[in-house]
Amino acid sequence: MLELTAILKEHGLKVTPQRLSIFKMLRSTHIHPSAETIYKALQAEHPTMSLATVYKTLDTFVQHGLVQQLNLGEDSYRYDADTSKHSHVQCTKCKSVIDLPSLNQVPALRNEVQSTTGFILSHEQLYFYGLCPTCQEEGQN
Amino acid sequence: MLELTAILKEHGLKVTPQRLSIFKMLRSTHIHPSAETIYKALQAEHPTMSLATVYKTLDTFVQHGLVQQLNLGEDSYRYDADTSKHSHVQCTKCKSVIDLPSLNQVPALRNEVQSTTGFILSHEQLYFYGLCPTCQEEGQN
DNA sequence: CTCCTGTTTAATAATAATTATCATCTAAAC
DNA sequence: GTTTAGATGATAATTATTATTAAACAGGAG
Repeated sequence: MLELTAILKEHGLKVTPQRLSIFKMLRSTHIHPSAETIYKALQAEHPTMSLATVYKTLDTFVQHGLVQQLNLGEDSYRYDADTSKHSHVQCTKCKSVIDLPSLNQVPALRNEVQSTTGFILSHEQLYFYGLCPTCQEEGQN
Repeated sequence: MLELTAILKEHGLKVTPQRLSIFKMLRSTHIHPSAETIYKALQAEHPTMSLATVYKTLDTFVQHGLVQQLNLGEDSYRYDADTSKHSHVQCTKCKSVIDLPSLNQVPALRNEVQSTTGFILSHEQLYFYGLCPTCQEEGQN
């Protein structure tokens, strides 16, 4: 908890209970929640917190590189407190999203893209879609 | 032009002037326009066409696999009449999007993802971001 | 070619996600 | 403690997209 406070201060951000809650929640989950999901999850703890605060806080965190915003083609964004470079896979059935460990092929892929296009790449978003193991099993019933 | 008509009919779609215009426009450009951009581009040709028609038409085309929808993390979707599997690079400065030829590393990447996650992948979206050659030059001034 | 029927269009309203406004409040510097 | 810049909360506004519905039209039957 103190660690989270320190991180926010390092970035010159005021430490408020709302920010701590959102940050803590994001760091302790792997479900890649949307703003709405975060809002609902924290209602018990912060009954007066408004959804706009969640959006503004997330935006601040994204600006400061503390969380990343995922755009999986759904109707809303999802957020991830793991800011290391990694890709995501989403199940097309249950819509869950999981992190991918760093893929060996990615550096070669980046080189291929840079040399064929002349772009100087800054980053990439790699999204994979398919059926997760759980939904595969259920499909067999 | 007749070819476009034939393609729509093959898919059991009624051929209307609006649909032909949108289809033709998408097929003759590489700018990956948004619904809004298409709407504005066709205003001269179809002054009465509404934005809702553009959305509905695009949606129909996507359902029938005639165009694909890109989700680059902007505030709106972009559309591409090239439905072959390919990736995209976007310039972070001028926001232009270009198609990538099929990348050699992709099949290996898919295999890596499938074996590490147990997912059965159906498709993927690979977006790369960076500075295009033109904007690189301008940056030197 | 003309009529019929189901689809498409256009205008409009509705919805959903996100952002802006602004008065109030509070963290943290003094 | 006071002060103050920045954060919050209530609400309105905005933007992208979808739904509704009446009028228009494409395409096939006769």
